[in-house]
Amino acid sequence: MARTVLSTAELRMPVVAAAAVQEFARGGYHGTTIADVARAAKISPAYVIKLYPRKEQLFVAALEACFDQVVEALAAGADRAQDTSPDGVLYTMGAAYAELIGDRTLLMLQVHAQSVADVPEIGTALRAGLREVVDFAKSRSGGSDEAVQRFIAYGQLCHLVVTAQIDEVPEAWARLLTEGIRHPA
Amino acid sequence: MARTVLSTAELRMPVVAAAAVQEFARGGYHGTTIADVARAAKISPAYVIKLYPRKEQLFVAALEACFDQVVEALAAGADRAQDTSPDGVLYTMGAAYAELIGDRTLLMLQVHAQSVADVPEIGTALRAGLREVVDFAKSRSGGSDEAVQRFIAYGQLCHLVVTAQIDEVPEAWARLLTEGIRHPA
DNA sequence: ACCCTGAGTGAGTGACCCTTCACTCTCTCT
DNA sequence: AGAGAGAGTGAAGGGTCACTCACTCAGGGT
Repeated sequence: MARTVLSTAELRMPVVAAAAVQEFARGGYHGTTIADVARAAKISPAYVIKLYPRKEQLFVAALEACFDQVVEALAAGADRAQDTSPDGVLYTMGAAYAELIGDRTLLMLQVHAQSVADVPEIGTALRAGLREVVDFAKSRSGGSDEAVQRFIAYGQLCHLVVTAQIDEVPEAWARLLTEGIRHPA
Repeated sequence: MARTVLSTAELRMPVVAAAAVQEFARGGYHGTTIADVARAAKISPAYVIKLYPRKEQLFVAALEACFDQVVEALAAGADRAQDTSPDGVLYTMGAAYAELIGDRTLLMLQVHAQSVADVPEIGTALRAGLREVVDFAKSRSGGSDEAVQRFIAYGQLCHLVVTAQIDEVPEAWARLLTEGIRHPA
């Protein structure tokens, strides 16, 4: 007979993944311990390892949860677009993304993932996430390749601004970089 | 009497910094040990620490050496420009940058620096390096703020492509991202 | 009543890493 | 010749971390 209810392990894994998003976003892959994630998930380190036997698997689970939220936010943003031209949809998706990463968590996790993309499983997960984002942006907006590429490029600029905390620098070079990428609410 | 010759320590420090560039670029801040850098510089770990008493200082030295090379390459590129219009100069600087980061080293180090920019000294050094790059690109090209911002944004896209090794993916979404950012030789 | 499966943990292990410290050796200046 | 400064190192300490293992406990089927 097929199981009709999820085991508690299957229920607990996404909770642990959510905790991993928070912790890895804070400390990065090498700067975060399994004990950190376990504490955030309120279980023992040993049980985290039982759910995700290797640290990379834990990071990959966090990264997948991160990209799920990103695509979901882009979709919600696109649905809100008044101007349904490709550029209009892309602009609204950009605004939705800017709002999503207001707390830095999901953005930092992506940057940390870039930093350790040499770990095979993490590189694969990163490319899978990017593929989802790019494919969605392209198909949902109907924009040209160039427009979608520009969308991603300015998203990466946004990552730089946030990681280096350039938006708190009042000098000219910093304002040049941040100009226009803060979307109006 | 003023010293007329550099002490060997003063001569050795840039050598250690160069080794630190290589090693930190490979493993990132937390993934690289002082022993790794010491081995690459062919000295003992204890002496690395005598030259750079804290690990962050070693990383900062590497990052400064990295940005020095970047600005130097941009300058050399700009000098080679045939088309001396702002966009022409920026294009040639982009080509020079693309050539410089062909071996991934300097690019990876910048991404790792973004990842640990929360460490105060590293964040400060990262902003200082970016400031140099932006100020130089702006003043040397004479381009508009928007043109310089676009120059940096597509540079960041380039970082993403290289870190995630997207240029080795033959699918449509990947070609969309990489299209046109590989400058002709 | 009995067993068995799976959730969950405490305690440990082997490895590694940053940093310190006492030490040696080689110049240079007097 | 002697002293002193600075280059450079070996060894060790104190701490941390990923991962293992043997274990307890609760619930459900028979």
